[in-house]
Amino acid sequence: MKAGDEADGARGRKASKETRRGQLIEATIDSLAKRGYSETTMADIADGAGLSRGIVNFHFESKENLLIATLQFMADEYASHWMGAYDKAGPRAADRLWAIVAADFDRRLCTRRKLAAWCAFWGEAKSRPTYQALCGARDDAYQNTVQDLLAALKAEGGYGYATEALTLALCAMLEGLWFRMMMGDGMTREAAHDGAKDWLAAVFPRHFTTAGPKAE
Amino acid sequence: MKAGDEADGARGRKASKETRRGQLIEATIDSLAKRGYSETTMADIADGAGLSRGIVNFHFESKENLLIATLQFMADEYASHWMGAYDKAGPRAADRLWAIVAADFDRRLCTRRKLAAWCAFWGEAKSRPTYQALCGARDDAYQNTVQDLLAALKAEGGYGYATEALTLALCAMLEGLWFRMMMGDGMTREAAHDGAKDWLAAVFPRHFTTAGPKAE
DNA sequence: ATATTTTGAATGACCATTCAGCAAGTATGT
DNA sequence: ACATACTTGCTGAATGGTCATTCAAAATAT
Repeated sequence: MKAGDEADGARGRKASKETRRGQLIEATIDSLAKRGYSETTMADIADGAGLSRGIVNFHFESKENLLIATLQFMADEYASHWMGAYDKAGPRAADRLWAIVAADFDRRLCTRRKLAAWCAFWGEAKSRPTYQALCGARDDAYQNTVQDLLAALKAEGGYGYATEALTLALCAMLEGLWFRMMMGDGMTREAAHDGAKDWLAAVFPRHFTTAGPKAE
Repeated sequence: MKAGDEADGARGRKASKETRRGQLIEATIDSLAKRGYSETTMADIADGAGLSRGIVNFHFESKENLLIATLQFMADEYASHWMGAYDKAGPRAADRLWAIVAADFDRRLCTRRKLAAWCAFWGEAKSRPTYQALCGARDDAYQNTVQDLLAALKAEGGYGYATEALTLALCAMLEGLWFRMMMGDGMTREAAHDGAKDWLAAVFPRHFTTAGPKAE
């Protein structure tokens, strides 16, 4: 599907400002995925959206603004996705932990193009404070939630682990699995998720099997 | 220390071809760390090396060649570093595993500038097969070695874990810890190494404490 | 003298940004 | 209905700046 195709009435002049911004952000993700950060041009983005060359500056003022808006969009999407999974899961800590780990490997998030776009931003983050802040905020809330859930499991299950060390181990492993999916060396979404599930089942045998949380 | 300063007789015209190439590679790492991939220019590299604008094309033909040579240099350095640690450790699997994990967090490898340079290359790797191959080769050999060592520990210690799942968990966590050091959000080299040591002690209590391998 | 290494100005390609003008809608008046 | 003025969204050629690359000349080494 091309970024220029839209479900609502986006054709012609009718598109609202927000619709256009959305189109351009999607085209930006496409371009980042296809060409990488350093080769992504305004022309490529505009062509991808099926619009003219000046359009980005009209809606976003500058290329930099568009890129920041794109990263912001992906960060928001990521956060609302796992938070939604957390809320939908039952009240039990085990269910919640299972749900947010599953959210990390959801089909909608781990597409080739989104992973590649994240990769492009991460590569630049080290030398761009704005990107770094947006990428970093991504993980802080997630990690705090994981830590609370692991503490709850420990209290319930009588495990001997130190909660902080466990949190670090789990979160670092999840990030490492993402990293491998991004690099693409044979690590599929399913294999990564299986790796995470194996870990949970091994560390919390009283709460999980590799198939899921145990019923009570 | 600026890249232009060299221990051997690199001043003036005396420098050998290999010395010049080394200087330029170091200056490239500096520039990648300071400005990121997309803002690294030939002029910045040449200035950093204290040489003139045309010098890179004389020694490397093109910017792309210089970048590939730089990545190759870092990959070689990484590989020879952990392989050296492996060889220097005793014959016991526990000592060897401890040594190559320690090598991953060695002071010489985990400098701010090298981490930032790796970060820059990783960001572009997804859309550049040449970079991807060099980055991927980095980890394959390491992972195979880890897998063999974990299998040996399992045979010695009677642990119940599946070797492949453990290998994935450990290697993904190590990569995740690197990732966090790169992002710089408060993850120091020491803290990352401690995280890895805690993991080893928790998973293989009969072989390790957090201080190191147990004596026999 | 010849070969090798280095310089730095010139070249040309690429690209973000600008802006004058066009097109499509909307409001007001007749 | 129709005309007129005004607003908003959009276009694409022109502009100016940045950058990798080239190369003739200069400096140095053999």
